[in-house]
Amino acid sequence: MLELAILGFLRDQPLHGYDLRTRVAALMGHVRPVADGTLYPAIKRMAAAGWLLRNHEPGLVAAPRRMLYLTVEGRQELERRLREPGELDISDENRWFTLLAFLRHLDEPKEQAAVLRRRLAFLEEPTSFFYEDGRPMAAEEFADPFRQGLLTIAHATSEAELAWLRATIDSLEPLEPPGPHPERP
Amino acid sequence: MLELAILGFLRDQPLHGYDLRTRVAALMGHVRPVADGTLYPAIKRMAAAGWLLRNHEPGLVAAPRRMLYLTVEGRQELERRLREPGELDISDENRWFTLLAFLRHLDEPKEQAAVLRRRLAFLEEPTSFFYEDGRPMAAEEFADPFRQGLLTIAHATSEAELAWLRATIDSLEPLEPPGPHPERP
DNA sequence: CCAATATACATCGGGTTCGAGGTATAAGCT
DNA sequence: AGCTTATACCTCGAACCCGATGTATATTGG
Repeated sequence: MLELAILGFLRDQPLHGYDLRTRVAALMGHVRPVADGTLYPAIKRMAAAGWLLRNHEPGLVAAPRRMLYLTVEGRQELERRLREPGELDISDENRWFTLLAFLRHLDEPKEQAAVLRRRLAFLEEPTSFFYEDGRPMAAEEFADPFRQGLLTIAHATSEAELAWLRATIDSLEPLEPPGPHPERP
Repeated sequence: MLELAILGFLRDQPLHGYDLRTRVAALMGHVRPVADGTLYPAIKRMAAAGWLLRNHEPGLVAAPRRMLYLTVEGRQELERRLREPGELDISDENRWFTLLAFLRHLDEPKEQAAVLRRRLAFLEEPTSFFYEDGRPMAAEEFADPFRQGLLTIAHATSEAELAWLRATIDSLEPLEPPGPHPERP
């Protein structure tokens, strides 16, 4: 998740670590702050992997900084991760939101739509949080208001996202144009 | 998060590891499946901490199992974690949902309301996911439909939760009785 | 009767993350 | 001149998590 965010932000423009830190913190830090001890080692191993280059530059404001540039390999890695996200990237909200933040860097609308459809499929499968003797429990079955709330909120949030997903997929994949040589009607 | 779920499920009834696994998977596994290699070490260290006891019993269906019982210390630990959750438990959705699933085990409605109010305060503080030159960007400012969606969804979900939070806090903490006799009609 | 499946538990290695601490530089305040 | 704050980077140990792998038992299906 962190690595994806780093690749994504650097795709737009070169940044130094500190700047990257503030951007990552804005994107995900509200929910899950990123520690220096996580960010800098990540930068280091990504540089070692050849995905980015580090350049010493004098600090504009204070201490000298190390500007980070995405390499061609880095851009390919970003695209690979966007095109073929793991199941966790689809199901975990934090990861999914990160992915969504950079999905525009896939240049094929069809590929973008394919990723959205995976999320759609995930949200459409019925699930329950609690089971009693193997039977899923509905919100109304709980005396507990907190578990009721849990299910209510989960339902409301997924409805909102489903609506957006369906609309966006449609706009990315307009119906097959009714051309003169239709492969399929 | 995992430890909280274990404490919470065992608060209701003794369970063996495998049963625990299915329950934890139902609660959080949809989003973030829990691996055996995570669960069993967690059980082990929680037993070492004195929060639970393990008992060998013959398997009802197949292999012998180790029944897990929450100790008094374990119950106190659960209550401590519910009463004084860390910031991450409040901000991270996965953790927060887990907490919510077991919040009924705090027996004081006031304490429950206090926890809900922390989440409320967190959701009420204005935040932005993206900044341009230090200025937060609104959804309309993006050409990018994915970032637009990101903000739209985040907004919708937090509205749903806010409504629930406010209603539930009110029901847990009825308005101060205006009379000289605080009994309340 | 054999294979597959579900139950049930466990360990190990590799990798990631966090928290705490440390080192500098420059600006602004007192 | 000294203090604080913001910028900017880095390391280390402890903890944690995941995936792979391994062991064993009972039921079900072919």
